[in-house]
Amino acid sequence: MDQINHQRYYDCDDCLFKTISCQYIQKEEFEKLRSKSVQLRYKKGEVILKQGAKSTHFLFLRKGIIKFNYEDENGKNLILSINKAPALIGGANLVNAEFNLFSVCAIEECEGCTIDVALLTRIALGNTLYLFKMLQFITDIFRSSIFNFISLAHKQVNGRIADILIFLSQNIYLSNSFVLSLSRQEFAEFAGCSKENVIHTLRKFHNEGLITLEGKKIVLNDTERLLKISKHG
Amino acid sequence: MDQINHQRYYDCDDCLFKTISCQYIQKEEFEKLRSKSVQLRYKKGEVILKQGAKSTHFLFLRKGIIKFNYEDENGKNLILSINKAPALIGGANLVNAEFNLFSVCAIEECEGCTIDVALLTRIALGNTLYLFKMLQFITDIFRSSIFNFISLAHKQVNGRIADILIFLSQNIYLSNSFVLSLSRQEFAEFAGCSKENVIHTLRKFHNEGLITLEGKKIVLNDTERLLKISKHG
DNA sequence: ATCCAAAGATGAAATAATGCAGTTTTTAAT
DNA sequence: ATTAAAAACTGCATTATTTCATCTTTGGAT
Repeated sequence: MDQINHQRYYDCDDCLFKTISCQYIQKEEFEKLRSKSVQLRYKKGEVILKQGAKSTHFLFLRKGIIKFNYEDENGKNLILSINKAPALIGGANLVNAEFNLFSVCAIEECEGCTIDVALLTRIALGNTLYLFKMLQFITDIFRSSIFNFISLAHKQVNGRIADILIFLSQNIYLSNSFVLSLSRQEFAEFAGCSKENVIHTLRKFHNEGLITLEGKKIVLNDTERLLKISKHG
Repeated sequence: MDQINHQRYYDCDDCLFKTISCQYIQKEEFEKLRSKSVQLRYKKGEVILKQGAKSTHFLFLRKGIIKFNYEDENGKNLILSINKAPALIGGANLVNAEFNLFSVCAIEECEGCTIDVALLTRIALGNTLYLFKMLQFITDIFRSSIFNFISLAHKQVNGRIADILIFLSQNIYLSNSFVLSLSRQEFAEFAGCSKENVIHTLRKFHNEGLITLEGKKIVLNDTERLLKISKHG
């Protein structure tokens, strides 16, 4: 057997997916899932799921930060959402099993394991509580991206960038001070504006004392005022 | 018994919801659903589901056109998506049953019937194929709104308005010529720009021969060029 | 038919955002 | 340590968008 495909990075007993699953399904059934699953590691920038490809598996993201990326007809990228572990990636295809609507890429080193869609579906169909739990994972990601979009759709760039800073601080890095894993270009693809506009705006926030910029390191000094800018005051 | 609550506008035997349901569940079970259900009619502008309210029922929309509306902290409205019958409204709460995230309003006269969430959930939990079918209804609406947002997030107003015109023509009115059920203000709330910008842009398209504007009546004369504008050419 | 209110339309000034061209800094490779 | 390439930054001209003031049309109410 090919050792590369069977490399173990962590013990499944420590994994949240096992913990949650075993609240609903039998250990033997979980073992079936596990036997079909492979642990994987992704470096920053690596593509986890490719837009347009047939999705044959989910990925349970155990560690790391990812982006959902949509590439349009002109090759322009749009980041739909940024999520951190734990998350079930690729679930949008559980119901309508077709091709991946978006790419998923690691923006920090990631760790997780593949999950066989066909098998998970079969198990979930026989256990509706488990099915609902899996669906919750999936709709959580949908919901978070919709609220990002609401911000995009009716705020100006100041407000959108303030929103993103607050989002990253409160939902991803869980601190007022963080090292941004996004390039300015990616930030712009998330904010729906040009990279120059991101740079100008971040600099303005820095000059006004709202944030402190030191290359990739960002400190939010005045979340209150950022919230006011977000609310378009 | 109060006659008003039992008014019948149409025969359930003609209803797609019955047809679909009865492919999966027993007639007797459908009768239970029907016995808890009430037929309703909504005039243009009426609120079907109210943002923030506890959702006690779904609505199967049998006829008409609706908008999903999100009102922000400042009272500004954003139209997330426009959908036509048939559709299952309120389904976003099937999985995470909490409060309505958005309002749903009729933008054309609508007809439909309420469906008891608790009962539908109970039946669906015992019949996973039916559950999947219901989930498909729900995710369809999610998906359509996400693609609207992609257009919003990385196109300029010309492209967004072209997108909306094409969307309305191909997905809602199913014709190159239609009477717009949205006011200019609502169009702007869908396009994420000012109403003046909508008016200016529609007028420009009219002057360039792309469309013909006659008040609420719009004819798309050159879908090819609109598509080019949408693709930002 | 008349009036009123709401929606639609218009143009111009003010503001916001983009795109460019060039510079500096950072990062990675040798 | 040196170099090359990529990313970050800057200021400015151009373009896009909003906002405002004003005017016209439309569709109900009475």
